[in-house]
Amino acid sequence: MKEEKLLRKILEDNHLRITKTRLFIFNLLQNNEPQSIAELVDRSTTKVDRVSVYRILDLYEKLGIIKRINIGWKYKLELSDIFLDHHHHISCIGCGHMVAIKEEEELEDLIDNLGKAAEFVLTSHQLELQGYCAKCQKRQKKQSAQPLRAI
Amino acid sequence: MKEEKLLRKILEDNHLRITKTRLFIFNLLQNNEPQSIAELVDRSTTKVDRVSVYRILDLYEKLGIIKRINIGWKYKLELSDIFLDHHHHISCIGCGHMVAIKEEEELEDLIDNLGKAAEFVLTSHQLELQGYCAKCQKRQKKQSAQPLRAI
DNA sequence: AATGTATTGCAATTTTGTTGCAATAATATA
DNA sequence: TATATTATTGCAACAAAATTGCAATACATT
Repeated sequence: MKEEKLLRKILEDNHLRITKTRLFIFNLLQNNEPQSIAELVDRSTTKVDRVSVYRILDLYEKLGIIKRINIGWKYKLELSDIFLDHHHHISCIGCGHMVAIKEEEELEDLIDNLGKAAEFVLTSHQLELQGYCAKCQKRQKKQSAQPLRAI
Repeated sequence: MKEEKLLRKILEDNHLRITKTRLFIFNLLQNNEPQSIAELVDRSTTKVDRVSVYRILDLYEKLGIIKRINIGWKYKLELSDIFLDHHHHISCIGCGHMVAIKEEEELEDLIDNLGKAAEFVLTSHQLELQGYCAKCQKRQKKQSAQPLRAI
Protein backbone atom coordinates (compact mmCIF):
# COMPACT_ATOMS: atom_id res chain seq x y z
CA MET A 1 0.00 0.00 0.00
CA LYS A 2 3.01 2.26 -0.57
CA GLU A 3 1.13 3.94 -3.40
CA GLU A 4 -1.88 4.92 -1.34
CA LYS A 5 0.47 6.46 1.18
CA LEU A 6 1.97 8.67 -1.52
CA LEU A 7 -1.49 9.66 -2.71
CA ARG A 8 -2.43 10.62 0.85
CA LYS A 9 0.73 12.68 1.17
CA ILE A 10 0.09 14.56 -2.08
CA LEU A 11 -3.47 15.36 -1.02
CA GLU A 12 -2.34 16.43 2.45
CA ASP A 13 0.48 18.60 1.11
CA ASN A 14 -2.08 20.41 -1.01
CA HIS A 15 -4.55 20.80 1.87
CA LEU A 16 -7.04 18.54 0.14
CA ARG A 17 -9.20 16.02 1.96
CA ILE A 18 -8.63 12.30 1.86
CA THR A 19 -12.11 11.07 1.02
CA LYS A 20 -13.67 7.69 0.29
CA THR A 21 -14.48 8.65 -3.28
CA ARG A 22 -10.94 9.83 -3.98
CA LEU A 23 -9.53 6.60 -2.60
CA PHE A 24 -12.08 4.58 -4.55
CA ILE A 25 -11.11 6.18 -7.87
CA PHE A 26 -7.43 5.81 -7.07
CA ASN A 27 -8.08 2.16 -6.38
CA LEU A 28 -9.74 1.70 -9.77
CA LEU A 29 -6.75 3.31 -11.45
CA GLN A 30 -4.36 1.12 -9.56
CA ASN A 31 -6.06 -2.22 -10.13
CA ASN A 32 -6.81 -2.05 -13.82
CA GLU A 33 -5.20 -1.65 -17.19
CA PRO A 34 -5.34 1.91 -18.52
CA GLN A 35 -9.01 2.88 -18.71
CA SER A 36 -11.15 5.34 -20.62
CA ILE A 37 -13.18 7.87 -18.67
CA ALA A 38 -16.33 5.99 -19.71
CA GLU A 39 -14.92 2.79 -18.19
CA LEU A 40 -14.06 4.58 -14.98
CA VAL A 41 -17.53 6.12 -14.81
CA ASP A 42 -19.03 2.67 -15.43
CA ARG A 43 -16.98 0.99 -12.73
CA SER A 44 -17.94 3.75 -10.29
CA THR A 45 -21.72 3.77 -10.69
CA THR A 46 -23.61 3.04 -7.48
CA LYS A 47 -20.47 4.05 -5.60
CA VAL A 48 -19.65 7.45 -7.05
CA ASP A 49 -21.56 9.99 -9.10
CA ARG A 50 -20.50 10.69 -12.71
CA VAL A 51 -19.79 14.28 -11.85
CA SER A 52 -17.44 13.36 -9.04
CA VAL A 53 -15.52 10.98 -11.27
CA TYR A 54 -14.89 13.82 -13.67
CA ARG A 55 -13.95 16.19 -10.89
CA ILE A 56 -11.57 13.75 -9.26
CA LEU A 57 -9.91 12.89 -12.56
CA ASP A 58 -9.43 16.58 -13.28
CA LEU A 59 -7.91 17.03 -9.86
CA TYR A 60 -5.65 14.01 -10.21
CA GLU A 61 -4.42 15.29 -13.53
CA LYS A 62 -3.63 18.71 -12.09
CA LEU A 63 -1.76 17.03 -9.24
CA GLY A 64 0.22 14.88 -11.67
CA ILE A 65 -1.27 11.68 -10.29
CA ILE A 66 -2.59 10.42 -13.60
CA LYS A 67 -1.79 10.93 -17.25
CA ARG A 68 -3.46 10.24 -20.56
CA ILE A 69 -2.10 7.74 -23.01
CA ASN A 70 -3.27 7.24 -26.56
CA ILE A 71 -4.63 4.14 -28.13
CA GLY A 72 -5.33 4.97 -31.75
CA TRP A 73 -8.11 7.54 -31.85
CA LYS A 74 -8.95 7.19 -28.19
CA TYR A 75 -7.12 7.83 -24.98
CA LYS A 76 -7.05 6.11 -21.65
CA LEU A 77 -5.91 7.09 -18.19
CA GLU A 78 -3.24 5.53 -16.06
CA LEU A 79 -1.27 6.44 -12.98
CA SER A 80 1.69 8.67 -13.73
CA ASP A 81 5.37 7.86 -13.35
CA ILE A 82 5.46 8.69 -9.65
CA PHE A 83 3.34 5.57 -9.08
CA LEU A 84 4.29 3.36 -12.00
CA ASP A 85 7.77 3.03 -13.47
CA HIS A 86 8.16 5.21 -16.53
CA HIS A 87 7.24 3.19 -19.60
CA HIS A 88 5.69 3.35 -23.05
CA HIS A 89 3.01 1.32 -24.82
CA ILE A 90 2.59 -0.83 -27.87
CA SER A 91 -0.90 -1.83 -28.89
CA CYS A 92 -2.28 -4.27 -31.45
CA ILE A 93 -4.60 -2.93 -34.12
CA GLY A 94 -6.00 -6.43 -34.59
CA CYS A 95 -7.10 -7.43 -31.12
CA GLY A 96 -6.58 -4.30 -29.06
CA HIS A 97 -4.11 -6.04 -26.81
CA MET A 98 -1.67 -3.62 -25.22
CA VAL A 99 1.69 -4.22 -23.61
CA ALA A 100 3.97 -1.92 -21.68
CA ILE A 101 7.49 -1.29 -22.95
CA LYS A 102 9.84 -0.84 -20.05
CA GLU A 103 12.19 2.12 -19.85
CA GLU A 104 15.20 2.14 -22.22
CA GLU A 105 18.09 4.42 -21.36
CA GLU A 106 19.16 4.93 -24.95
CA LEU A 107 15.69 6.02 -25.98
CA GLU A 108 15.27 8.34 -23.02
CA ASP A 109 18.64 9.94 -23.72
CA LEU A 110 17.70 10.52 -27.32
CA ILE A 111 14.47 12.18 -26.24
CA ASP A 112 16.35 14.42 -23.82
CA ASN A 113 18.56 15.55 -26.67
CA LEU A 114 15.59 16.36 -28.85
CA GLY A 115 14.40 18.66 -26.08
CA LYS A 116 17.78 20.34 -25.76
CA ALA A 117 18.02 20.86 -29.51
CA ALA A 118 14.71 22.72 -29.44
CA GLU A 119 15.81 24.70 -26.35
CA PHE A 120 12.97 23.22 -24.33
CA VAL A 121 13.03 22.19 -20.68
CA LEU A 122 11.15 18.90 -20.94
CA THR A 123 8.62 17.88 -18.34
CA SER A 124 7.10 14.78 -19.94
CA HIS A 125 6.77 12.74 -23.10
CA GLN A 126 4.79 9.85 -24.52
CA LEU A 127 5.65 7.26 -27.08
CA GLU A 128 2.95 5.00 -28.48
CA LEU A 129 3.51 2.22 -31.00
CA GLN A 130 0.85 0.45 -33.05
CA GLY A 131 0.99 -2.69 -35.12
CA TYR A 132 0.00 -6.33 -35.19
CA CYS A 133 0.92 -8.69 -32.38
CA ALA A 134 2.36 -12.17 -33.02
CA LYS A 135 -1.05 -13.85 -32.73
CA CYS A 136 -2.78 -11.49 -35.10
CA GLN A 137 0.03 -11.86 -37.65
CA LYS A 138 -0.57 -15.62 -37.75
CA ARG A 139 -4.32 -15.20 -37.97
CA GLN A 140 -3.89 -12.81 -40.89
CA LYS A 141 -1.67 -15.21 -42.81
CA LYS A 142 -4.30 -17.93 -42.60
CA GLN A 143 -6.93 -15.65 -44.07
CA SER A 144 -6.63 -14.25 -47.58
CA ALA A 145 -4.37 -11.26 -48.00
CA GLN A 146 -5.93 -8.03 -46.82
CA PRO A 147 -5.94 -4.89 -48.96
CA LEU A 148 -3.62 -2.23 -47.68
CA ARG A 149 -6.27 0.36 -46.98
CA ALA A 150 -9.54 -1.50 -46.71
CA ILE A 151 -12.53 0.30 -45.23
CA MET B 1 -1.09 20.03 -55.97
CA LYS B 2 0.68 16.69 -55.76
CA GLU B 3 -1.10 15.97 -52.47
CA GLU B 4 -4.60 16.41 -53.83
CA LYS B 5 -3.72 13.99 -56.62
CA LEU B 6 -2.82 11.35 -54.04
CA LEU B 7 -6.04 11.99 -52.16
CA ARG B 8 -8.01 11.54 -55.38
CA LYS B 9 -6.21 8.30 -56.09
CA ILE B 10 -6.92 6.90 -52.62
CA LEU B 11 -10.61 7.76 -52.94
CA GLU B 12 -10.79 6.32 -56.44
CA ASP B 13 -8.99 3.11 -55.45
CA ASN B 14 -11.60 2.62 -52.75
CA HIS B 15 -14.52 3.38 -55.08
CA LEU B 16 -15.36 6.49 -53.13
CA ARG B 17 -16.54 9.69 -54.73
CA ILE B 18 -14.41 12.79 -55.09
CA THR B 19 -16.74 15.46 -53.72
CA LYS B 20 -16.48 19.17 -53.04
CA THR B 21 -16.88 18.64 -49.29
CA ARG B 22 -14.14 16.03 -49.15
CA LEU B 23 -11.78 18.28 -51.07
CA PHE B 24 -12.73 21.23 -48.88
CA ILE B 25 -11.90 19.38 -45.66
CA PHE B 26 -8.67 18.07 -47.13
CA ASN B 27 -7.78 21.62 -48.03
CA LEU B 28 -8.34 22.76 -44.45
CA LEU B 29 -6.08 19.99 -43.19
CA GLN B 30 -3.41 20.89 -45.69
CA ASN B 31 -3.31 24.64 -45.12
CA ASN B 32 -3.28 24.81 -41.35
CA GLU B 33 -1.35 23.72 -38.29
CA PRO B 34 -2.77 20.61 -36.62
CA GLN B 35 -6.37 21.39 -35.70
CA SER B 36 -8.95 20.17 -33.23
CA ILE B 37 -12.23 18.81 -34.55
CA ALA B 38 -13.95 21.91 -33.15
CA GLU B 39 -11.61 24.12 -35.17
CA LEU B 40 -12.29 22.12 -38.31
CA VAL B 41 -16.04 22.33 -37.71
CA ASP B 42 -15.72 26.08 -37.16
CA ARG B 43 -13.72 26.63 -40.31
CA SER B 44 -16.27 24.59 -42.27
CA THR B 45 -19.50 26.28 -41.22
CA THR B 46 -21.50 27.76 -44.10
CA LYS B 47 -19.56 25.45 -46.42
CA VAL B 48 -20.06 22.03 -44.80
CA ASP B 49 -22.45 20.63 -42.20
CA ARG B 50 -21.04 19.59 -38.83
CA VAL B 51 -22.19 16.04 -39.39
CA SER B 52 -20.33 15.79 -42.66
CA VAL B 53 -17.14 17.05 -41.07
CA TYR B 54 -17.34 14.21 -38.56
CA ARG B 55 -18.13 11.67 -41.25
CA ILE B 56 -15.31 12.81 -43.50
CA LEU B 57 -12.79 12.84 -40.65
CA ASP B 58 -13.84 9.30 -39.72
CA LEU B 59 -13.41 8.23 -43.30
CA TYR B 60 -10.04 9.95 -43.64
CA GLU B 61 -8.84 8.23 -40.53
CA LYS B 62 -9.92 4.80 -41.79
CA LEU B 63 -8.13 5.50 -45.06
CA GLY B 64 -4.97 6.55 -43.22
CA ILE B 65 -5.18 10.08 -44.58
CA ILE B 66 -5.10 11.79 -41.21
CA LYS B 67 -3.86 11.00 -37.73
CA ARG B 68 -4.35 12.32 -34.25
CA ILE B 69 -1.60 13.94 -32.25
CA ASN B 70 -1.78 14.78 -28.58
CA ILE B 71 -1.34 18.09 -26.88
CA GLY B 72 -1.73 17.48 -23.15
CA TRP B 73 -5.29 16.36 -22.52
CA LYS B 74 -6.45 17.35 -25.96
CA TYR B 75 -5.69 16.09 -29.44
CA LYS B 76 -5.49 17.63 -32.86
CA LEU B 77 -5.61 16.25 -36.36
CA GLU B 78 -3.03 16.46 -39.09
CA LEU B 79 -2.34 14.77 -42.40
CA SER B 80 -0.54 11.47 -42.04
CA ASP B 81 2.94 10.57 -43.20
CA ILE B 82 1.91 9.81 -46.76
CA PHE B 83 1.28 13.55 -47.19
CA LEU B 84 3.67 15.11 -44.70
CA ASP B 85 7.20 13.93 -43.94
CA HIS B 86 7.22 11.73 -40.88
CA HIS B 87 7.89 13.84 -37.80
CA HIS B 88 7.14 14.25 -34.11
CA HIS B 89 6.04 17.18 -31.97
CA ILE B 90 7.20 19.16 -29.01
CA SER B 91 4.75 21.55 -27.38
CA CYS B 92 5.10 24.23 -24.73
CA ILE B 93 2.97 23.94 -21.60
CA GLY B 94 3.38 27.65 -21.01
CA CYS B 95 2.19 29.20 -24.25
CA GLY B 96 0.88 26.26 -26.25
CA HIS B 97 3.40 26.83 -29.01
CA MET B 98 4.17 23.64 -30.91
CA VAL B 99 7.07 22.78 -33.17
CA ALA B 100 7.68 19.80 -35.39
CA ILE B 101 10.73 17.62 -34.79
CA LYS B 102 12.06 16.31 -38.07
CA GLU B 103 12.77 12.62 -38.55
CA GLU B 104 15.85 11.19 -36.79
CA GLU B 105 17.23 7.93 -38.07
CA GLU B 106 18.63 6.84 -34.72
CA LEU B 107 15.30 7.34 -33.00
CA GLU B 108 13.35 5.58 -35.72
CA ASP B 109 15.74 2.63 -35.61
CA LEU B 110 15.34 2.36 -31.88
CA ILE B 111 11.57 2.34 -32.25
CA ASP B 112 11.75 -0.38 -34.90
CA ASN B 113 13.74 -2.49 -32.47
CA LEU B 114 11.18 -2.01 -29.74
CA GLY B 115 8.60 -3.42 -32.13
CA LYS B 116 10.76 -6.40 -33.02
CA ALA B 117 11.46 -7.15 -29.36
CA ALA B 118 7.73 -7.36 -28.72
CA GLU B 119 7.22 -9.48 -31.88
CA PHE B 120 5.01 -6.81 -33.38
CA VAL B 121 4.80 -5.74 -37.00
CA LEU B 122 4.66 -1.99 -36.53
CA THR B 123 2.39 0.17 -38.62
CA SER B 124 2.72 3.53 -36.90
CA HIS B 125 3.93 5.37 -33.84
CA GLN B 126 3.73 8.77 -32.19
CA LEU B 127 6.14 10.59 -29.95
CA GLU B 128 5.04 13.74 -28.19
CA LEU B 129 7.24 15.88 -25.95
CA GLN B 130 6.07 18.54 -23.53
CA GLY B 131 7.99 21.21 -21.67
CA TYR B 132 8.72 24.91 -21.57
CA CYS B 133 10.03 26.75 -24.62
CA ALA B 134 12.95 29.21 -24.41
CA LYS B 135 10.65 32.23 -24.14
CA CYS B 136 8.55 30.76 -21.35
CA GLN B 137 11.65 29.75 -19.41
CA LYS B 138 12.81 33.38 -19.37
CA ARG B 139 9.37 34.61 -18.38
CA GLN B 140 9.28 32.14 -15.50
CA LYS B 141 12.64 33.22 -14.14
CA LYS B 142 11.44 36.81 -13.90
CA GLN B 143 8.47 35.75 -11.83
CA SER B 144 8.83 34.15 -8.40
CA ALA B 145 9.60 30.45 -8.28
CA GLN B 146 6.59 28.24 -8.83
CA PRO B 147 5.71 25.31 -6.51
CA LEU B 148 6.20 21.90 -8.04
CA ARG B 149 2.59 20.78 -7.86
CA ALA B 150 0.50 23.88 -7.46
CA ILE B 151 -3.20 23.63 -8.10
C1' DA C 1 -28.11 13.81 -70.88
C1' DA C 2 -30.29 10.28 -68.00
C1' DT C 3 -29.86 6.88 -64.45
C1' DG C 4 -28.31 4.70 -60.28
C1' DT C 5 -26.25 5.33 -56.07
C1' DA C 6 -23.02 7.41 -52.75
C1' DT C 7 -22.86 11.45 -50.15
C1' DT C 8 -24.74 15.35 -47.88
C1' DG C 9 -27.70 18.17 -44.88
C1' DC C 10 -31.34 18.40 -41.75
C1' DA C 11 -33.83 17.20 -37.60
C1' DA C 12 -33.88 14.57 -33.79
C1' DT C 13 -31.41 12.00 -30.37
C1' DT C 14 -27.78 10.20 -27.53
C1' DT C 15 -23.65 10.66 -25.15
C1' DT C 16 -20.25 13.27 -22.80
C1' DG C 17 -18.86 16.84 -19.96
C1' DT C 18 -20.10 21.11 -16.92
C1' DT C 19 -22.30 24.24 -13.38
C1' DG C 20 -24.80 25.84 -9.20
C1' DC C 21 -26.39 24.67 -5.03
C1' DA C 22 -27.96 22.12 -1.01
C1' DA C 23 -26.67 18.00 1.71
C1' DT C 24 -22.92 15.48 3.55
C1' DA C 25 -18.50 14.12 5.28
C1' DA C 26 -13.71 15.15 6.61
C1' DT C 27 -10.74 17.82 9.44
C1' DA C 28 -9.45 21.27 12.95
C1' DT C 29 -10.13 22.85 17.45
C1' DA C 30 -11.99 23.12 21.71
C1' DT D 1 -14.56 13.11 21.93
C1' DA D 2 -18.04 16.36 20.54
C1' DT D 3 -18.60 20.46 17.81
C1' DA D 4 -17.69 23.85 14.36
C1' DT D 5 -15.86 24.80 9.94
C1' DT D 6 -15.49 24.11 5.31
C1' DA D 7 -14.19 21.06 1.42
C1' DT D 8 -16.39 17.62 -1.16
C1' DT D 9 -20.20 15.16 -2.99
C1' DG D 10 -24.59 14.23 -5.31
C1' DC D 11 -28.45 15.93 -7.57
C1' DA D 12 -30.78 18.35 -11.12
C1' DA D 13 -30.42 21.04 -14.83
C1' DC D 14 -27.69 22.44 -18.58
C1' DA D 15 -24.37 22.82 -22.46
C1' DA D 16 -21.49 20.77 -25.80
C1' DA D 17 -20.00 17.01 -28.65
C1' DA D 18 -21.00 13.19 -31.37
C1' DT D 19 -24.32 9.93 -33.73
C1' DT D 20 -28.42 8.25 -36.43
C1' DG D 21 -32.18 7.90 -39.90
C1' DC D 22 -33.92 9.68 -43.80
C1' DA D 23 -34.99 12.66 -47.65
C1' DA D 24 -32.60 15.76 -50.92
C1' DT D 25 -28.61 16.34 -53.68
C1' DA D 26 -24.47 15.62 -56.35
C1' DC D 27 -21.25 12.48 -58.44
C1' DA D 28 -20.00 8.95 -61.72
C1' DT D 29 -21.42 5.68 -65.27
C1' DT D 30 -23.74 4.50 -69.42
